Amino acid sequence: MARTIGDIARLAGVSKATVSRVLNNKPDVDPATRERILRIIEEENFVPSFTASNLASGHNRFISMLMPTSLWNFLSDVIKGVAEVISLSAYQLVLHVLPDTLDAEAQCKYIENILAMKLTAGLLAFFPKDSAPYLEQLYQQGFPVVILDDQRPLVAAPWIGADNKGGAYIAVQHLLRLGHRHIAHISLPQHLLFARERYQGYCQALEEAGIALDPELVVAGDFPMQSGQHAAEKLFHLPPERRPTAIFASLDMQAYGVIHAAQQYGLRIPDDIALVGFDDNETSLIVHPSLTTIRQPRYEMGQRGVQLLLSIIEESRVHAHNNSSPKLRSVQQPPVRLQLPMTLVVRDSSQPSQ
Amino acid sequence: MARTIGDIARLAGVSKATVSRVLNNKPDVDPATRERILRIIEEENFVPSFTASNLASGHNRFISMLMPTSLWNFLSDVIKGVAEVISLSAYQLVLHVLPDTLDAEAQCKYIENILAMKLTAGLLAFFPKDSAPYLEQLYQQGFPVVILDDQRPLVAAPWIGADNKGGAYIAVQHLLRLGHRHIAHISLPQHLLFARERYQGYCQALEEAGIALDPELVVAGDFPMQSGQHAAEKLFHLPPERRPTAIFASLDMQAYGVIHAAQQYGLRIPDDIALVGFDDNETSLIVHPSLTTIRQPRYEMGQRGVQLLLSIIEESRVHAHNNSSPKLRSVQQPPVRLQLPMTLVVRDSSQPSQ
DNA sequence: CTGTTAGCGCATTCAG
DNA sequence: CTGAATGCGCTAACAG
Repeated sequence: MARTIGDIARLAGVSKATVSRVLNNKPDVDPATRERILRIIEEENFVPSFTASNLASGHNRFISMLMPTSLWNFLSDVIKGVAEVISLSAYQLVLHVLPDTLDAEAQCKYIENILAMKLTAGLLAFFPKDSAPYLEQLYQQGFPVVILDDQRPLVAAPWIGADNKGGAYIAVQHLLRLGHRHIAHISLPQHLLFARERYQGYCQALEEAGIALDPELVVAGDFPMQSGQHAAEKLFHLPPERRPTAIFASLDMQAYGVIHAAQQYGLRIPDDIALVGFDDNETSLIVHPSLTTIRQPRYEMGQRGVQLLLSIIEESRVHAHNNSSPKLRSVQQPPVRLQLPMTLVVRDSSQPSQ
Repeated sequence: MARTIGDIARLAGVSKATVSRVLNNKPDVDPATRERILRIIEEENFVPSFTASNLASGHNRFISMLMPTSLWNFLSDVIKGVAEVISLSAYQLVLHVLPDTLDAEAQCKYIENILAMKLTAGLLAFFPKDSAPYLEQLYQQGFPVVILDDQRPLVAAPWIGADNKGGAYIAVQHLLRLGHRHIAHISLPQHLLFARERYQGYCQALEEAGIALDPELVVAGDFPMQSGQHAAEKLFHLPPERRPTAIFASLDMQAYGVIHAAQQYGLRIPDDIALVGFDDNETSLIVHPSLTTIRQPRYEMGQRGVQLLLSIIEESRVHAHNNSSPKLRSVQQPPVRLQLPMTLVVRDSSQPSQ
């Protein structure tokens, strides 16, 4: 079994350089020789050393994926998309888990360290929060970076996320089409961008339907299930004529709390109260009644994220080839910002009461 | 900013070799010089090239994690454990997703290819199924491999999994302690090792309690929720005196089906039927009633898995150093096989009816 | 204890 | 179109 390019070269009766040319798909090789070399490579089951070729060429073929320890469930779908795209490329995926406990500075140091090892061609950062400014700067300096779903309105780096406002809009529209006019919303802390966006989508749908916003029907919520339960209790305590006939929760998690509260109050879902969540957790199919919700395109987010990153890497390579000056990105066009559409998944919790 | 070892060497007024010695914690360096070099490395924020050091030293510091595309949810916890341990080591984690659609041969080829790239120091394979024999062979030949949770009774490679039988045993014991004597079991296809083990745990607990196994109370189940529902319906159709007062399901997923069936039959959980699942899915906290279940130590599995792998890598390195013959493992002691204990998580579905 | 030397396996010049 | 030569950044063997 051939171990190095040299072995193949010897077997084929050519120089190592020629084998290398074939391996890297260089055009200037005699077709017959190329054919012969390829056959031998195949026979010998030869794969060039990833490490050596990275070192010699000067560019690496590793993609580093940066991920916070929280949001793990959400992430597993994203990784799946990322891994699939990478497996079709010449790259390998290196996973770096960024402990949430680190402060902004420590996070930047962590990232700096990864870069300093010089094993990565580009960074895919998921929900970077505090380290986002550093990543933007990195991108501005010419290093390939893609940010996935960070919660900042304007990011000076390529960004891929989900259309939270649009998702909320179709959720509420769905309830409106079912005939509901009193639709409540359980919100999330408004310092988070996606929380605001979901609220905005709710408002817009109501407005377009000519329904005035009823402040009484907007209840502050939070991440845990209990917050949904408490919010629902508030709504259920309203006098019947002011009580909502439908609830749009900012999270599936909150919606589970609503289901519990409804059980306690003897209210039936969807007959007395229609319910729509947001996220499409796996659990939402299993709770009773199954939950109508908005599905985030997590898998696609991962896919599109690496695809974008890979294209940026390629681009910066030709760029580096053409004019050797390490041009800053700022002179170029503004970075890609892609908001993937959400989809409505209708289940029992909002079935039209027949 | 210093870019290479050479830069540091120049700044410190020593040779590159000495800097390299400090970087690799070699003992034979003058303490004062070491101190000075370390300070400069710190100041200059220098990190050696991962690629170059891998190439030069001949041993890589990448751990490859092989994972099937199915079982993804389960995996996310495992990765978390793996990533945490790796982040404390000098290694990096490379993720390889093994498509489930590949047949055994294609899987082996896929793995061979990873090895041929020579970027990995060891393989951590999760639930390898068809490729397990190949991995064992690899281990026998001296390559560091650890298998996580494969479903084969005897594996000729280091193995870390969960104690399924023990978990089932404590689940049933819990029900026995609550006073139940008619405990049903919803099984899984018995060609799977963990399915058999869970069944065995059930049998053993009953036997030790002096209760004869009632074949009528063992119902064949499968993976989807519906299978649990169907199994429960069979049990609920039994005449009252032969009907179970408790059910031990092989999976939380099945238990969700039982909850649905109970609702339809007007049976209350836990008052009429106590219920225990297995796996501790995240959902099990949210279903109503919340589900008593057996928690798999997934995170710990990941941790112990890499720890074991890292130690095997170290060991094989000293081994290779001492006697240059590529000794086969077969002459050594049998590989580690570690079954991690499961824990019982008591929730509402099995509360003692007070 | 330290410096010098020679590669690791490949990609990339530069001649031919 | 092809081969020989050089070096990527680091480690390891060998002298001193």
